Amino acid sequence: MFKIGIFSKMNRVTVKALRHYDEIGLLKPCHVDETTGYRYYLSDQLPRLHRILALKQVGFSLNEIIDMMEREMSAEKMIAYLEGKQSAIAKTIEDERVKLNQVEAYLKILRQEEMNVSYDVLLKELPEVIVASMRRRIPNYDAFNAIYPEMGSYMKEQNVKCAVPEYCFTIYHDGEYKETDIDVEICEAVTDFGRDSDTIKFKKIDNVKTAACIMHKGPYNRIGMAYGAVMKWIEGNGYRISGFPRESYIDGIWNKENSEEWLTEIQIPVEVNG
Amino acid sequence: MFKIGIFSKMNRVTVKALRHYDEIGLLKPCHVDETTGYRYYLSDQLPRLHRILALKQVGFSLNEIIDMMEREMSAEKMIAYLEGKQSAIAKTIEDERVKLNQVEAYLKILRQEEMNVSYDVLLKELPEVIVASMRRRIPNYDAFNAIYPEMGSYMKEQNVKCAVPEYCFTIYHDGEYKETDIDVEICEAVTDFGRDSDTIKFKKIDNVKTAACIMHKGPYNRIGMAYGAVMKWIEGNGYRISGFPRESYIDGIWNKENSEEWLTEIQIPVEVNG
DNA sequence: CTTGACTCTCCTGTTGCGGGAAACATTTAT
DNA sequence: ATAAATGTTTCCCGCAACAGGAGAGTCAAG
Repeated sequence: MFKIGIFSKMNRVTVKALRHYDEIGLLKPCHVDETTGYRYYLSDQLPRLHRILALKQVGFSLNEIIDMMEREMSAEKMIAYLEGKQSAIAKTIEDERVKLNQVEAYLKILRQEEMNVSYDVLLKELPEVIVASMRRRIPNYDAFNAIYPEMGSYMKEQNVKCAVPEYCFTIYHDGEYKETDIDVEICEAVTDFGRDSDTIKFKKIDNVKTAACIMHKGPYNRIGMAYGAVMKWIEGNGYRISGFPRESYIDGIWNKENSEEWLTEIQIPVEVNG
Repeated sequence: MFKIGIFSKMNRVTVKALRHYDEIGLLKPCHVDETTGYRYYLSDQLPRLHRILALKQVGFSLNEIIDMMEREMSAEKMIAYLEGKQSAIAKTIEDERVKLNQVEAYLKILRQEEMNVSYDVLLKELPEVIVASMRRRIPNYDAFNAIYPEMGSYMKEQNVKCAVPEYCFTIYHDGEYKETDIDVEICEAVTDFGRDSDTIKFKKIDNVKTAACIMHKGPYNRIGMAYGAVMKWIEGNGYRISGFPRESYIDGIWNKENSEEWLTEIQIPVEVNG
């Protein structure tokens, strides 16, 4: 019969851990003195402890280990458990590799670019939305100002409500960057479908599982740098563009006088390469 | 000014999280109503939130993020942080790969071997010890019984104390498996150096950073299977034997009559291959 | 008999929130 | 205007696997 201290040394496990295993019923001492509460162990219990530690080292949680041990599991059950773990581990490895790529992308930007503003790329999901949409071919970016009001007045007339939070964005349908004759679609998230007009249609836009998003602060003439940064990021992280980029307008001329305070989010649907 | 609910929807983050960030001082609402306690945010704060989420996605803890943001960090500091993260991630990837190998080794054993007893291989450190050692060339395994007593009597005579927990093991110095004319070293951990005799020497054995360990229950004639299992494990997990294997005797003829209850631990120093 | 070494049972802290309760605020529908 | 629904607050527990420490009791040796 060993007292807890010595037993703990016999397999390089802490006293605290042994007490914990006792508490959760994973490894009970073979005898507990009734008056003093001292725990006593036998060398018989070493194989069990050994197995516990081995399973823990492989990454199983204590609860899983309890489950595996209490119902003297069959080989098949054990195999199932292990296969589950196997894929779980594979997944965390993949996740970590993604993180590593992101860190590297950050570093690359910080190191080699003078870039006075630093950009943070965030992967997130874009939810499904119902939008009022107006697709046009416009001669240049300045023409935006002309067409937005049209949308607003139609929506007021149709009595459709904008979703909250407001989500107003444009989709660029040209495959490439253009400065003239641009094929854009202006969308405004709404709560319900309305009646279509010649120029304005209602439709549902599916959710996007992952989008690389970046925020641009300031007037639109500098937004190119933000695009450059996300693009580089996407490439460097092994992603591929899988949909049309959106520009979501958060702050702009309508609520901020100072153009330095305008806020735009670029959202680019992506998926892993290959 | 946005209330918390709507602000939370603006960047796909939960209300709970926002309150948490407020609490820990990571992202304070721009204004809190004094009577109601309601939190109010501005779109100004979106870039900060965006950055927080981006850094979190990369794997930084909230405390680290606080640290990074509150002292408007310089690029170098940021780079240092990122490089730290980089190596941390690399390490966890490596760790996970090790686990994956272990799981695969388990599976292999469970699937292709009929093996009625299943073996658990555990990686652990072997601490530094002072031992009384006796190295011999013995004709066969039965000769063990003859030489153990010699050790015991010498130690009693020298008045050296065994370490607690007792750690008595043999090291096999032959490069290969032999059944006759075996070069073995019997070691018993002691608390202090004693005086050497012709046959018995005291010495310090360095610690072993990682040893693949397996427990064998039962008489010694079946211990070969245990060796087989560890060896296969070592090979399959990309390790290499880096020292002489030890057999540590826990239970044996001296305290258990029934040989089925004998307990031996095989400890094989290993290091990663390559 | 007195140390000093062990051991016991609490209690708190770790990380990043999620779940839920009870109370109050605000908005919407009738 | 009132009632109902929804939103918001604070507070507290829970998670995983223990580590650290307090305060009190226990054990073996000199």
